[in-house]
Amino acid sequence: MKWQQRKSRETRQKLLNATLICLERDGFHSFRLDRVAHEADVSKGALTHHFSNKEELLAQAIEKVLAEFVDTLERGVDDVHADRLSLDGFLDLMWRHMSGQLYMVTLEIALKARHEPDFKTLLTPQVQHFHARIDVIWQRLFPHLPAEQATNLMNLSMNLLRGMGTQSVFREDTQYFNGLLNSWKAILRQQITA
Amino acid sequence: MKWQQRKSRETRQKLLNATLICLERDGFHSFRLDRVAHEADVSKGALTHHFSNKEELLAQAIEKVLAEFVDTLERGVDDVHADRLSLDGFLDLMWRHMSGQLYMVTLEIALKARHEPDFKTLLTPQVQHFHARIDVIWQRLFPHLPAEQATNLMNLSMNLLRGMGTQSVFREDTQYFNGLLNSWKAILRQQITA
DNA sequence: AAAAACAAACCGTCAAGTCGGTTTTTATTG
DNA sequence: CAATAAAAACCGACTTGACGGTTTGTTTTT
Repeated sequence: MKWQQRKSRETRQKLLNATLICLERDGFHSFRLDRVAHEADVSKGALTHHFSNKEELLAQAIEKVLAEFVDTLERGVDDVHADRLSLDGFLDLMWRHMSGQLYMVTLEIALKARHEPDFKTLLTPQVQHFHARIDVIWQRLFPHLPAEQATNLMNLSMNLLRGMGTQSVFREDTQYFNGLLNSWKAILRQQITA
Repeated sequence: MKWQQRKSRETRQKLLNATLICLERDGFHSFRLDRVAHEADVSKGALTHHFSNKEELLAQAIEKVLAEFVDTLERGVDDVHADRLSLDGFLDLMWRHMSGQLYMVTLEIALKARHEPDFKTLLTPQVQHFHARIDVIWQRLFPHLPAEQATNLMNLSMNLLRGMGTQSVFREDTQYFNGLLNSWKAILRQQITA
């Protein structure tokens, strides 16, 4: 009861990674189970053995990517506290993730959820938990501010970054986005000192 | 050469409206031509007669919805100039549209475009034109500010609203979004007086 | 021996686009 | 001003290919 356990976990992780790669590369509309299997270098039979359907695969993949993002931010705020990272650096860290695989994958999933109540019901607690953890992270980031204000700044920041992620589909222009991010950093500084 | 012209335009408009309805209701993944035809109350044959494929239909539908949004904003800024509308009211107007059909439809289309280079090439000029017009609108909104700053505030605002639109998939909470919008209005006021 | 991991053939469904039609309008011409 | 040719609007059956899930079979581990 050891070898099998390890092998199973290994295969499942390979499949979840492949799922994220395919989802970002192909989009949900063109997301194909056989391509996931191929990308993970396992057979389609193996995939169906470990995940009984598409939804299960997607839900677990999204859980993984959200958890990894929050972990990264948690380390980031630790670094800020330890003076290894500035506030600007923290925002850069967020943007680096929000302009990459994470956001596009969650966007694909969000749109799917919007039209499939069951899937949405499955994901909503996950998303809420995700946001709750980020909320805590921002309160740790601004310990001197009232929790309410920290939350508010977090929500503004997250939504700005979300919007930027969306716009980046049609406008690939690093300079432009860095400019926007810098403007926002300046505004944030004003807000926390005011 | 009169009756046919009118009938043709009529049917095409019905189909474009039906396309937007279906796209918002079903999402691109579940977007079906026969449902569009049914929604528009024409036959599938009529649809294929007027639009040779899905992409053509979608591209023209998106053109329509973007143009209507810009027209609304243009009227909005006229109203601001005529003191019939406050700056807050203008932002409310934007949010009303960005939280409705407009944004969800463009989001569906953006994700499709992301994975289909031809379709993206087809849409990019449209999107750029859209943004250029909004740019002008914001420069008219803040005639006393340097154009560059107006543009910058516009881009921040648009992206914040985009992000809020995205979040609204998982968080239906009018109060919360109104709160965010109010925070942003306050920040905007600071920025334009500073 | 039985259960897990994996493999792959197979099937049913489903929708986009094609195609051969019909009907109505418009253009042409004696 | 017919008569008629051509073109446009429209209809719906059919083809075709794709893909998710099922099922049956094989190998390896427990």
